[in-house]
Amino acid sequence: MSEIKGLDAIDRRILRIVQKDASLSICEIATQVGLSQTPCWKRLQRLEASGVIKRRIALLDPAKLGLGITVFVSIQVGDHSSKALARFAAELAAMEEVMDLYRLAGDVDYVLRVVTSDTTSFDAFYKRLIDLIPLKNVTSRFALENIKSETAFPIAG
Amino acid sequence: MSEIKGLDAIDRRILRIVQKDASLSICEIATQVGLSQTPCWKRLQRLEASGVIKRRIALLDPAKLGLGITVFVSIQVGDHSSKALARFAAELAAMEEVMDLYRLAGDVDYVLRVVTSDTTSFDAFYKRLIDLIPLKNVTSRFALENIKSETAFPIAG
DNA sequence: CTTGAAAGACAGCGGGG
DNA sequence: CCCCGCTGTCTTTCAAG
Repeated sequence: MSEIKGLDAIDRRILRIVQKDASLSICEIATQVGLSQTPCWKRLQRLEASGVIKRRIALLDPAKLGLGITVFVSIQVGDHSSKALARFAAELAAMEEVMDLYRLAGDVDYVLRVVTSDTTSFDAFYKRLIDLIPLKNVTSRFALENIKSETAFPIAG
Repeated sequence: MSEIKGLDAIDRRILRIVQKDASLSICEIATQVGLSQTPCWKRLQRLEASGVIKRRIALLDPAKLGLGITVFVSIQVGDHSSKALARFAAELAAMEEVMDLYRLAGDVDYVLRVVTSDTTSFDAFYKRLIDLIPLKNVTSRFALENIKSETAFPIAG
């Protein structure tokens, strides 16, 4: 069972390549996986149509955009009525400073990765955050170093 | 001071577009920012040469790769001698399950975002993790829901 | 900055083995 | 699965305003 939902070994090799570098031409990818251009192109079409490949994007350098601050915010909400929480999550997700937002199991209800230009603008975000709904506990942990930041998933097989 | 290190308003509009969708042709981008193809292409070249655009990648769907488990792991290390920590961080970063790795200020020393196929393979990762060096505290929080996962940075101006 | 033109590369599609 | 070739689109460069 080394198959992942109908993806064979060649599909996985193609995926490993494009999730690292989507600027390669079909010809280059085809060479790397040992195919000619046409079947390689058809596989890419199928992978995009089936949604395995969601989209192609450019990765920017946050430092060169003046975005030097990354903060992980852990939130414990007070009351867990689902109606208020759905609104809370939607409003959080709408904030541009919020890069990632996960709902968690355990003591912490939500974790956010927040990126801003400086501590002043983080504070502005923080004030907007705590005004959304009453929160039991909010903990902000500032990142000192980004050791790894990977967009390419590990693909087995 | 709405300028970010020599990026004018048109540069920022180009960046906002390509970090959302890098499959657009130069022609389409040029139309959207109100330029003709030649100067738009030159700006893109400059943005790539200067490293503001780091690279172009394809975003895959983790669920369709059989990667259903996301866990945030918070680590407090016991001893803070810098030599051991550098090795520890390097070995962590080398693990394919570790998508993100940050060193933090405050009570938690490191936070990891770990993606695996199931709890069994997470446990295998966990055992490798705690065997690296003696750790004062390790807390794993499982994600129940990924509400937002953004690769595009907020670009002011 | 613009337009326009031209060369080359490449995608996207067919036919044929 | 492979190769060949066609057609149109896109990139890339150039000249000129």
